[in-house]
Order: sequence, then structure tokens, then C-alpha cells
Amino acid sequence: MAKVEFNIACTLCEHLKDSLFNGLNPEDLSRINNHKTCIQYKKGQNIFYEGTRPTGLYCMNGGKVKVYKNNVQGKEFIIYIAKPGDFLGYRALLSEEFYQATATVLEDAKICFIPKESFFEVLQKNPLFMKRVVQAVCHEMGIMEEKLAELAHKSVRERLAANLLMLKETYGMEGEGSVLIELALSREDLASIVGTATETVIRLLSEFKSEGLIAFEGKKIRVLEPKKLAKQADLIVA
Amino acid sequence: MAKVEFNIACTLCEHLKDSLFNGLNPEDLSRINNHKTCIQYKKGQNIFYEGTRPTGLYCMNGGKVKVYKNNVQGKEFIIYIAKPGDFLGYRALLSEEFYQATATVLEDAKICFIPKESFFEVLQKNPLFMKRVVQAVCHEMGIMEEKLAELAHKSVRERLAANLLMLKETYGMEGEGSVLIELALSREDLASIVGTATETVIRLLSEFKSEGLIAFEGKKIRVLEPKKLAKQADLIVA
DNA sequence: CTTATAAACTGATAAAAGTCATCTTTTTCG
DNA sequence: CGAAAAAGATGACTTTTATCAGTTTATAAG
Repeated sequence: MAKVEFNIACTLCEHLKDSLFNGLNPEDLSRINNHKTCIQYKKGQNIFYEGTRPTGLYCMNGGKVKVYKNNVQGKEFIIYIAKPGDFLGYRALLSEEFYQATATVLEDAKICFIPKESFFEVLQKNPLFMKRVVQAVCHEMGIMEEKLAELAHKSVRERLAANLLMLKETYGMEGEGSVLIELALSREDLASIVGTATETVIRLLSEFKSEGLIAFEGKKIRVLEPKKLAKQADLIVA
Repeated sequence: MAKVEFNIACTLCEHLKDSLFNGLNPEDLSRINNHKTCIQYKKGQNIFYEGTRPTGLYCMNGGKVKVYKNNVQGKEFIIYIAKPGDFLGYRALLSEEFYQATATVLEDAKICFIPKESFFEVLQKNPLFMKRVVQAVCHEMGIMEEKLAELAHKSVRERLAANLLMLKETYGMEGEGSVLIELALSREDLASIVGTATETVIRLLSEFKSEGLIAFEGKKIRVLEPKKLAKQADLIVA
């Protein structure tokens, strides 16, 4: 599969507003813009591999990418799913380590690559940008702490419910008094998010469906009863 | 319990070399030093609470502190254990959020408090220090990703073995061809680290003991066969 | 010293979730 | 279109681990 390039000026990028580059002064943004390479990826293609050295930062312009680790038996655990506006691979870049996870395209994606040097230059020149990056990284870390505690003490059923709600918040599209999760996940990928076996996810999803909490629309899931789902997740319902 | 103050100049602190403050120029270090308050805590005292707003950074000068989250049923999950030289509470401080975890003293501790303003001042004035903090935070995040994947797919037995090895690396004292973990953890705390029930930890520890992998010395654990333990943890033995 | 309290331990049991085998449905691709 | 492959689904079974109840041992406090 040949890599197809494309080009959009950062200033015209529709996802700039959702990105950490938002608010950057024109000079710094043009430095990023002038050094970036934008590539279109097809579903299934890899962006980077666990164990390799990062050479720059990826910035999502379209599509969805899963970032995951493989264990010894080949079982996947999905750490996060990147959407347009998100940075990709910044952790290993900033800690100057090898990638600890692999990134694979879930839905055809457009991704811009910013070389390490350009990114670090802007980071060092611009303390405000640095501050926002640090803030974002630390916020992300808080989410991980939450996930750790969840994984440690919640049942699979609770975790599945919690993750469906999380996906709804991040990828949800309002409509008809319910929310459709705009992300076509396989049962296997959903299992890799929840940290369980595929069969268990299948069984629990059909339970949630027969309880009227969710509905299936093609490969997507519609959340019908978020409050009841939150109860299943053992979360406090606001 | 009254809080007992103490004072040691940062420049004379024996743990400076293990801390992120190491390498700071004398001017910045003295700014930290002049604004810090150092307090001695007894076992069981709390340093900060989940849900409250951070007002500064804690820097460990002695003892051990556990940072943990409580779930709805009151079960603890220990995110990390801070030792001398470590920063405490920097995540919430840097992301400008509330604390998401509680910190409680495990072994009598000496901890210096640096007000938010002083810390941020040095951080902003000193890009190199900022860079090292970012690097440390991102490294920490990598460890959490590792833990997430471990929690998702490893058995309790594997996780206990892995955590014993981790504790050995961090708190181990060499001696007699084996390593003593210099940290008196209760079975309950160990269970909160591994993410399991106390009874399960007790049973598995006595299995490891009868298999000759570990030995008990008072409240501490001695690792006799790290390689065999690594095999139990399903890690690649170097 | 001795009583109270907490921690460590043991056994029995039940629930949760993984694994394996099999079948059906959907998707992909020549 | 039609075959092959992948994804989804279901049932039977096993293993792991949590939970509960009770005992012993260690620690702290008067």
C-alpha cells in the first residue's frame, strides 16, 4: 500500500481548535506547518511500532487510530484511541524513550508528522505552549490513574458499561434523544479496551441490549439509557 | 498529633542527588529552599486528600508514602509509593486539577512543602528544569501504561511476582546473595498494589515462600530467586 | 502483664470470567 | 457472483479469584 500525501495548512485545519496547537502564535504555527508531512493511511496500516525510536510527533487530521500494547500471548490492550485534533506518540517523544505501544489505523486516517526538531524548537521557544503540553500530559495521566483503579477493582460488566459511557462522551453524536457512538469497533477491539475476552464482551453487550440500555446500528452502538448504564458501571449518577 | 517542623537546607539534603531538583542552579535552588516548609509525619498521617486542591509540591526527604485511590466499596488501589527524593502531588499541581488520590504515610516521613508559586516560578524561569520535569512525567506515564496492560491481562499470581520484583528494584538492599525489600508493607497494602484481595496475596506469598522464591524477615520480604520469580511473572529473563 | 485490637492465616464456597469448540453471519476479494 | 476469511454468537466446561467465616498470632495500649 503506497502512502498518499496530502496537504492542508495548519491555519486552515478544521481541527486546529481541538488541538494543543490552538493559540500558537502565527510564527510558531508556520514553523510547524512548514516542516510537516501529511499522509493518508488506510484502515489496518501502522503509524509506529512498539520498541522503535520516535522521530517526531503525529497530529491527527482525520480518522481514528488505536494505540495498544501486545502481551506475550499476543493479547492486545488498547491504551487510547486518537481522534482528529489529538497528538499521537508524544509520550515517548517527550520522555526520549522508545515507543512502548503500537499505533494502528482503525478508520482511514489523515495524519501530519512534525519532525522532532521543529516540535522541540517551538516547545522551547514558547513557554506558554510548553505549559499547555505539560498540563495536557498530566491530565492524561490522571485519566490513566482512574483506569488503573477501575481495572483493579471493577468487574468486567462494570468496566464495559463505564467504557461505553466514555466512548459516548468522546465519540458520541446526539440524535433522537439518544447518542450514537461514532466509532465502528469490532467486539475484539472493545474487549481490548475493557481488558477482557472477546466472548465476554459479546455476551455482556447482548445482555445490555436485551435490557434496553443500548442498541446496535450496523457496526456502531447507540446508547439508549446512559443513566442506567452509569448505574451498571457503579458510577454516581449526577 | 502535632506536626513537627524540621529544617535542612536543600543544598545539604542527602536526597538532592536523587531528586528532580538536582542540577538546579544555586539561585533557583535557594528560591525553593527559602520558601519551603519541612514537616515530620508519623505513620498513618495524611499528606493530602482526594478531591482537594493542591497548593504546592511535596518533596520527600525521608520515609515512605503511599498514594492511592478508594473505590465505592472502600477498596484501596495504590498508584505508587514515594520514597526520599521523590516529588509528591505534582500531577494534580501541574494539570491544575483537584487531587485524584490520597497520600498517607507508610513509614515515618520527613516531607518538604514548596508553595505552588515558588515552584512555578522556577519552572518558568528555567526551561531546562521544565524539560526534565516533562521528561519525568512522561516516563512515569509509560510505567502506568505498562501497569494498565499488566492489570488487564495478567493473573494475580503473575502480577504479584512482577510487583515483588518491582519493589525489589526500587527498595531493595543487597546482601547475602539475595535482596531484602526495605519496605514493611502489610498484606493488605500489598494487595492494594497488586489489585486483589488480601487473602489471595497471603495464599500466594506462602506459595512463593514454600517454593523457595522468597523468605519473610519480620514484616519485610527477601527475594531469594529473582529469576524464578520473573518466570512466574511471565517476564523475559535477561 | 494482660487485655484489646489489628493483622495474618486457613478452609469452604460461590461467582466471575476465561477457554475451547462449534456454528452462523458478515465481509472481503479474486 | 461466489468462495474464503473474518467477525459475531452461543453453549459447555474449567479455572481463577473473591467472599465469608472462623482461628491464630502479633502488636499496641492501659
